[in-house]
Amino acid sequence: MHLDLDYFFAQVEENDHPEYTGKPVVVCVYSGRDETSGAVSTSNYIAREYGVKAGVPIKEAIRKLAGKDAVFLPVRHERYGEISQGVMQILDSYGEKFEYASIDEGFLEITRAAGGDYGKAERVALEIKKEVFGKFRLTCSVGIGPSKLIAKIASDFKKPDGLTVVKPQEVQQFLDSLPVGKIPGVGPKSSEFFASAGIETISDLRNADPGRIVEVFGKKTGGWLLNAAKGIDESEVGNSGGQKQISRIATLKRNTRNLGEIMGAMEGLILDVESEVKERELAFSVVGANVIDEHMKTLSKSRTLPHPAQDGNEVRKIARELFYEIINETKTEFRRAGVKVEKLESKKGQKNLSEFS
DNA sequence: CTCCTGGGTGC
DNA sequence: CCTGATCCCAGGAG
Repeated sequence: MHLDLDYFFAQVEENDHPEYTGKPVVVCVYSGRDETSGAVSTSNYIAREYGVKAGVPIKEAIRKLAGKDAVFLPVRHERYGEISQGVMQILDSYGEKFEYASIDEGFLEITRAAGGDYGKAERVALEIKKEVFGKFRLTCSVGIGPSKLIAKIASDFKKPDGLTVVKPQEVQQFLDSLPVGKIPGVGPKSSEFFASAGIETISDLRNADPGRIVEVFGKKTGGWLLNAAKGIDESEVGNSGGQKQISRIATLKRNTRNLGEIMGAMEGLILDVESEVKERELAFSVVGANVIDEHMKTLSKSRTLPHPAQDGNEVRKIARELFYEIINETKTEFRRAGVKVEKLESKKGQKNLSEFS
């Protein structure tokens, strides 16, 4: 089973501010460059009717919703995190294995709990939806299938407040009519290739030349896509061994390629990363720096340390070197800059906070 | 094989 | 006009 909270951030805001009901609600990430720079994180369905959805620049959203009495709000991650935890606890309690997939998504293994009966699984899903709505006044969309792949695609099939069950015998028929873009991992770039190759539906992909697909996407991804098109997915529900990186990025007050100015902007981010590392008793052995230039092109550099470290000074020193090198190898000015630590390992004890239990 | 960079994704 | 965080993969260099 896959559960997806509907327009999550915006739905939470609607609940916290009942006076917003009936209005377009737009939850935004403000970059701080000017009053309205930034992008839309999530919006409710009313806002979506005007083309205001995740990723749209705030300035564009303002234009599209002019005169529509829309509400623009900054993201409140702590609040959403709290509620997410409560919802995921409910989901977890109904099956034998749970996987936290993201702040608004989770997988549940219910094969045993449902005795292999899809009708039973469906009733469990209705129960879960009821409890989530009862406790948090949130609707969600649920998919049930013989694999994570099918459950995930199914949860997206009917939204909001949907419930879609795909039994093993129905898998192929269910997939065949769907656009290839519905396969997780197929985004704009892959879709572009598929369109040029005349592959529109998952059925088209299933009947495509496997050699050509592997040639274009590589052995791993290509193989996964071909299997997905046939409804084959053997991945198990469960968390894949903890977080692998911690990163922070910021939009600079103005475009620059001045090292001091960039490092000044990085200070808060570095302290933030350091406190997270220490709080969770982790250590890192790779430090990375990245910039996004005035043309939105990304550049990154990273360095492996001789020994794992915990200290912010280490991040600061390496990041400074990396930014120095980046500046020397480029000519453009930078709009955004960030730092990252990778190759995380648990330092104390053995209780690495691998998300939920 | 490891290290590093860039690209793609999806939320 | 363009957020912020994470993961995965390919491919080149050594």
